[in-house]
Amino acid sequence: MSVKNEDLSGPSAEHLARIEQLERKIRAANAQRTLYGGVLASKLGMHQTDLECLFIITLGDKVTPGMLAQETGLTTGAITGVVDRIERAGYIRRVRDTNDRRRVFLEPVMHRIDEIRAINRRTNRAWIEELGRYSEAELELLLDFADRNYEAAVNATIALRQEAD
Amino acid sequence: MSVKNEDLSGPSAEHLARIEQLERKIRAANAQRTLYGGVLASKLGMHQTDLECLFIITLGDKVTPGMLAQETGLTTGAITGVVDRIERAGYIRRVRDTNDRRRVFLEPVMHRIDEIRAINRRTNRAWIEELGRYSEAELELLLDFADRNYEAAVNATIALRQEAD
DNA sequence: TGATGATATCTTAGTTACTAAGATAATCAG
DNA sequence: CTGATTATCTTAGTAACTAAGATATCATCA
Repeated sequence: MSVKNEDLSGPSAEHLARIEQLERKIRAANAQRTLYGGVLASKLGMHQTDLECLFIITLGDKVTPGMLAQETGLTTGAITGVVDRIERAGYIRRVRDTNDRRRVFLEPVMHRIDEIRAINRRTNRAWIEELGRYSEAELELLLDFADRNYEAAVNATIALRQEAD
Repeated sequence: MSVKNEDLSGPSAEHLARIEQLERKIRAANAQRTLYGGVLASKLGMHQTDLECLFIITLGDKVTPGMLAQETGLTTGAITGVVDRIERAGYIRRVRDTNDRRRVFLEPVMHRIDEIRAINRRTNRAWIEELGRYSEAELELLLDFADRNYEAAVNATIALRQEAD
């Protein structure tokens, strides 16, 4: 854990300003990546949502439509449409679970997904190279930060849902 | 600039694996923040897109619908709807430019926007505290990284748009 | 000055992704 | 076997979005 405090009087105004600046930059980068996702999706004959779901499918193992619905916050009805489109585009296949025949596994078609990865590598060549220049220690800090950010987002969403309207 | 290389033989396989892990984590955190935005927006009687546009409006100075369309990639027709909803919810006001009466400035209503900020502070209390524990040097690294990530996303989007389909 | 073209926003018509509710079919509990 | 639960899909309706064009204002230059 590489987080430390410098004194006990709490963060200075300058420090706080920097934190806010960091949050803004992260949001801006997010927005740009989202925009990129939209352009890429339309090139592939899909939608932004579809591409995000495909990403979840490739990350996990034996992902089902129900799991997708939970992770994305979409209804199961919407997910049916999403899965239809991704399947029609040829990036996944629906495979019925033989143990529980109600369930469907969304099986990624890897050689098609590699096509997408190839596009990303082409368009992000410079960025990938930049990433390679970070030291192990720096990468560790960044990874730890991203991890905490993820957890914080999960907790914030839960907290928000629990707030009375 | 705190980026450095450790040897000249290029990144090791381990290093590359860590970089991929970092990218996945960032994407996951993004997705969660997006989910949070959706929940928040619906609480405020708006949509995710509206909230994102409101964010852009509060960041910039004298933002116009045209600028919003450009930054978000939405059509001007869609932006009219977005601005209608944000205005109806009371977070901005349309103010005609007196110099160029074709144009409209989207003026944030700060005391209403502070309400949103208060919600974010409540639901992200722990995260804000965690951020406060980072040292200046660490924050600088994170900020620089976010900056580069943003630029990379912009460039990747341009590159992707230029690729022949 | 007055006509032409460009610019900023809004309007309209039509498409489609999404939600909500319910149907279908398989599994589980007693 | 029966009723309750679970997973996915279907259907009907809503509304955000795109594309094209309308409206109004500004800039240019004969």
